[in-house]
Amino acid sequence: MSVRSLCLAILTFGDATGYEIRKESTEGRFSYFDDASYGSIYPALARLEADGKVTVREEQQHGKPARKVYSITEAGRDEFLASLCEPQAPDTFKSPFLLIAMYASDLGPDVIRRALDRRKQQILAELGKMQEFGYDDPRTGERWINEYGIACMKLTLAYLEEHGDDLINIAKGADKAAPVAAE
Amino acid sequence: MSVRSLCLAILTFGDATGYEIRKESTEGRFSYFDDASYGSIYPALARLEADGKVTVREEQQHGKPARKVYSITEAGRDEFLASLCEPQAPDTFKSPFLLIAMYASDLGPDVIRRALDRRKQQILAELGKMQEFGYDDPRTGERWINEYGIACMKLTLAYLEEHGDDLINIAKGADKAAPVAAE
DNA sequence: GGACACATGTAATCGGTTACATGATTAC
DNA sequence: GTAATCATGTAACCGATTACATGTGTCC
Repeated sequence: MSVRSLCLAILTFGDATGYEIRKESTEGRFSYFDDASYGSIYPALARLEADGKVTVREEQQHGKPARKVYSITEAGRDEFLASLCEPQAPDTFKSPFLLIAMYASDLGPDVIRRALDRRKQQILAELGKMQEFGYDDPRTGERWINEYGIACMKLTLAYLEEHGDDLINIAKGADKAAPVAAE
Repeated sequence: MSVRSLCLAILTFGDATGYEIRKESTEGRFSYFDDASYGSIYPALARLEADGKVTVREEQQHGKPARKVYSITEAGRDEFLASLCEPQAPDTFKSPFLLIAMYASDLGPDVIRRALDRRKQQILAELGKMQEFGYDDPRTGERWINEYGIACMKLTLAYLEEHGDDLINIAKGADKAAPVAAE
């Protein structure tokens, strides 16, 4: 998902400034899809305006620089919805944790224990964030994906809780120089 | 995970050519971590050799260009294992499917049904690939992550099977209530 | 006769991040 | 006083992809 699409996606939920879009993409609901930095958002917004996909209005403020509030246009909405209809890229899961786990026997139990704990805490943190969001608007797809996310997180957490020790044992076994402890 | 690390990771499992590394990263066990193209693998391998992290030997072949078979060195193994020990980046899940689901009420039931089916098929395909891999070497961390992956895929598939209709209903409901944007 | 697997590599390009530049306001 | 939040934007850089360039053997 490009920054361009990300901006359009966020703007379908209401007007926003570049600053707010970035926040939403790194901390808010859209952090499940992509992160983006100012260095990519501001140029993307400028191009979107030149293309007629968004409009801007400036709101003067005392002291602070003027806010540039962007609104999506009909053409912008069309572009975005159309992009959702064309063949979707496959979902991907990138897991530094799994990579570490793969080399458990080379890394030893301490590293593995730490990696496992970190992963669990990450899941807990994400779970907390998801459960905070409230949904009072009619776009209930938003609620559905939230519930989906929560369910998945809970299931993986349970799996980790149940099978984490097995992984630690793999790391331990190799630590003792006995290549394989029969299974 | 950079292409450099990816190359080292794959080479810890045995010697390989650039061609094979690419295949492993797009189709094999390592496809869960990262993809990489020739345009990034070959330069990475050249740098790795210049840095003394791998060695090369050329194997002449009849007709085909000579294979350049790379082997990881002790220094290479050290660099890789050390990189696994330093603070891990959080796991991320990028889901074009979830994005489509989020806008269910704007897209209508047909698009959603299609997206749902595609996602299920993707999971099925990945599941099949995972179940094919056999593990006879002592590095049992590999088996652990395989079982983890299979468990997660099965759980999410079950969730989609159970709650997919809810999402279609959301898309349907909106279809009746408010007309969809131009299509 | 055509598509595909094998096999290596470079050049142009692109999409993005990081660091830089600026500056007021508010909370600790 | 100092850190964080609000607020915009640019320039340098980087990592990677895409397309290009080349060529044989094999299967259908």
